[in-house]
Amino acid sequence: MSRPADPHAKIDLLQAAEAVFLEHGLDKARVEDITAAAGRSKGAFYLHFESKEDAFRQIVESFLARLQSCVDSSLKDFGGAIAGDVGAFLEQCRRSDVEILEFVWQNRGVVRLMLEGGGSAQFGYLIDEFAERSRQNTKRLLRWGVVEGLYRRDLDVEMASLVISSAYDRVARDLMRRERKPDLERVVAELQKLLLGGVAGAALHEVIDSKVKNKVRSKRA
Amino acid sequence: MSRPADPHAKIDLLQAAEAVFLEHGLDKARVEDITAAAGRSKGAFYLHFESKEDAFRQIVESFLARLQSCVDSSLKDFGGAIAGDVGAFLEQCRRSDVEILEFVWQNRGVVRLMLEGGGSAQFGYLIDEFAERSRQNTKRLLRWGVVEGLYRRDLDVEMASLVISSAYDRVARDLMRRERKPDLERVVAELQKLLLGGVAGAALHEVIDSKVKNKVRSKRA
Amino acid sequence: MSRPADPHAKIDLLQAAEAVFLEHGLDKARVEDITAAAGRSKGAFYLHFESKEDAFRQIVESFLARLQSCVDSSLKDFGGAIAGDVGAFLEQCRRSDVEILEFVWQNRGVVRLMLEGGGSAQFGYLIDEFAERSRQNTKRLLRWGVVEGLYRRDLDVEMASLVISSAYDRVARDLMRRERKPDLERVVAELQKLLLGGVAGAALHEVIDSKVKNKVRSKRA
Amino acid sequence: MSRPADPHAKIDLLQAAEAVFLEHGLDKARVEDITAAAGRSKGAFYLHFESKEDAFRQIVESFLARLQSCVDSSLKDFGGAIAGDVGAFLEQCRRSDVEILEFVWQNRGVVRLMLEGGGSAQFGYLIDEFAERSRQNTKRLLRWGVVEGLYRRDLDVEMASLVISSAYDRVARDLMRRERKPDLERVVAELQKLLLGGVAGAALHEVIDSKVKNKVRSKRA
DNA sequence: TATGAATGAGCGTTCATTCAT
DNA sequence: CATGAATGAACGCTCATTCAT
Repeated sequence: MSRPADPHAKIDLLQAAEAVFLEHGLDKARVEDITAAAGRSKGAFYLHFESKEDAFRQIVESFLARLQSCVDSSLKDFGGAIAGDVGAFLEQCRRSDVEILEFVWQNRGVVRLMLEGGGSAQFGYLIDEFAERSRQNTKRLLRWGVVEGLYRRDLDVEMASLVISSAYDRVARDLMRRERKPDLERVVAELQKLLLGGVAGAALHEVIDSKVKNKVRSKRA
Repeated sequence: MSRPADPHAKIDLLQAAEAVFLEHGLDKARVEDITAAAGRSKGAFYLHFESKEDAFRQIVESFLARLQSCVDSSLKDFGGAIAGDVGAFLEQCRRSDVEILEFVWQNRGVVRLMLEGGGSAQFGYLIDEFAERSRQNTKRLLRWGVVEGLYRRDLDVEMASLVISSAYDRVARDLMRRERKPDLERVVAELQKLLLGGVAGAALHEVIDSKVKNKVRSKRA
Repeated sequence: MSRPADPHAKIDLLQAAEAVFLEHGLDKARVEDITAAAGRSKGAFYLHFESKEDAFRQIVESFLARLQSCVDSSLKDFGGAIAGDVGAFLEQCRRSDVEILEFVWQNRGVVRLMLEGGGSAQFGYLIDEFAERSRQNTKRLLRWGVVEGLYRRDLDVEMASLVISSAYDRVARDLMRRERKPDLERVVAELQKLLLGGVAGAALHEVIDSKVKNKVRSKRA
Repeated sequence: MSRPADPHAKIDLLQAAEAVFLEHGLDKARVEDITAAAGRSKGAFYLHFESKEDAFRQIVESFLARLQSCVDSSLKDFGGAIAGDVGAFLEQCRRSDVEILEFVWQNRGVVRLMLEGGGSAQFGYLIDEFAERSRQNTKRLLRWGVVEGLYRRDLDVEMASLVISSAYDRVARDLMRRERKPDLERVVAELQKLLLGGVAGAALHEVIDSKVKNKVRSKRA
């Protein structure tokens, strides 16, 4: 565990590994490809990693840790906004989302690695962990919003968190393949508008509302 | 006059292959595992498939074809409903979604195989194809709904189709891991309600509406 | 050993086998290639041959037997010629050689198969057998010729038979690759002239002769 | 600073490969046999050779290169001899032939490998290349000899080169199977005498000569 | 008998990992 | 520590041969 003589070795190897894993997938990637791309020896690789899989895990875990702290810091900022008016809250939501998507954009390589399970079944669970993580965050905010009266009383938080997190999940998947960064602020704003207001037009709303009334009536009966 | 081809051979092999691919991923799955699981010889495998990858492709393509015909037949039924009232349309939407999710449930093994890219980078594109396919279907219905006045005039079809299809995508991903089939009708109904009406409560709607009014005003100015 | 129902099967298979062996060599040739080329079933192949190698052996042995009878019949004709004058003898030699080379030409496929050892080490000995066979024939004729005074008294029969048979061996090797049959009579006549008279011009003959005289002298001394 | 490449590895493998190829032929030889015989790992084999065929090619090509330089150096020595008397020329011819046959003897393993086409059809062309190479050398010397008046004016160089080179070809084939080296000088001397003087005795020469006269007469007529 | 589907031993090659220097 | 040569288990695929019909 002594610090290796060349502190850049591990960094070089991790970057090279990320690139090679992305290109070929975990299984098809050869350690030799990685070391060649890093300009390092094969021995150096095994000095820093237990195995090929270990290198993969380190790449992903390091990203997840950084993502977590990104999310944490973005959630911290809610403190003031929540107390204030609704508009400020929505704006803070957007700001937070943009921040996280920005982070995803910066790390789209790893994200892709992760969402594609490293191209290997054994890490497929990472997709779910990533998704579940964002869904839990969503749930927390939704519950708070319902309590505060911002969201519908009868909101199915489970379903709503699923819809919202899957929308962001999908946006993240889109990001990771793009060459150029899209206007994240606009994307987030549109998303928010849509998720808040749904797709229904006035006519549909009437139908939906009447249904709700019917339900209420039948319950009373 | 020769020994007749065992008609079960290919079926057995495909089923075994699906199971083994699911357990180990395409790369880590050994042809020998598949043939052993199918109770067939290695030679039999290569009698029916060009290669391991070919078996994988056949599994997925056969599923996609069956999925397509499932979708097609479910879309055909819209004919009458569309002309009728709104409630009937919504019901048909739900019926169609349930039908497709039912199909996904029946084939959750292959779906998982596909969504996890066969555990291999070279088939990762299948995830996207699967997602894009459902998104295009969604778009078509949305555009029709906007024209018919069912959905908001200002609906961002791109974004809405993304949100909706990603929600179903996610539901499909959930399905493929479950042991017991959830109540699909309920799931679809909740999803529909949510996607149609959004998450916003009354207070939020006021804010949103006022924003819209502001926008309208600024446009008029 | 009962006669197979279709008496053409074996013939078809042998012809196809010869062609396939020629194209790919014994090892690389697949039984399936042979049966496909023969328009027969794999079962039929094993009905007539013990194994792939057996088919090869049968092809070669049948050729060698036919070659032997060709040679025998051509040697028989010497009976009368030998008793007669020298010119007739030489002519009979040529006629016999042409006859055998003609046979080689007709069977150039098998010859090539044999001379190339079936493309497999295990039949390499066939090259030598073929060569040895012709050399023994040559030796017999040479010994007779020496006794009859046709050839030099001091002829090294071993070496002469080697030279002669290797020359014919080489001609046979050339034949088996040609598309069009060369004028065998001319070839044989040239060969005979050359083998009988050597390459030396007058000047060289003097040197050779003087050497011989020297040798004789030194022996006398 | 790494483990230095074992300089004997490739040599060991080449020698082992030669032996195993000789015993079983290219196709039937197993890489594992070669590496076992060399006392090396299978990996080591593929460290030095692209494939089994590549190893074969390297063995043969290296031999052909060395043979070529052997031939070249032996032809260079003709310079002085040619200018001198006939006897010296013939002696130089013999010396050169002995030298080359000596080289063939030293490398009889590879020669056999080559002449037997590696036991595989795909390298059968090597036999012809080897033969053609020596025939071209022979032709060159013959043409020079005719011009110099050493050989018969009417010599059919094509046929003579064929006879001579095939004789040496055959001697080489004999060499490659022998356990003990024969007296090459004697062999070459006998060969030379025979090829120069032919097999014909006095009586035959008369006939041959009379034929020539007849031909001349008929041409005149 | 004739067929060709089925079998499975066998082998070439790869590549993660080790280790002598 | 750093290197990259060496190792050898592992696995995809082939194809001669068998055998049920």
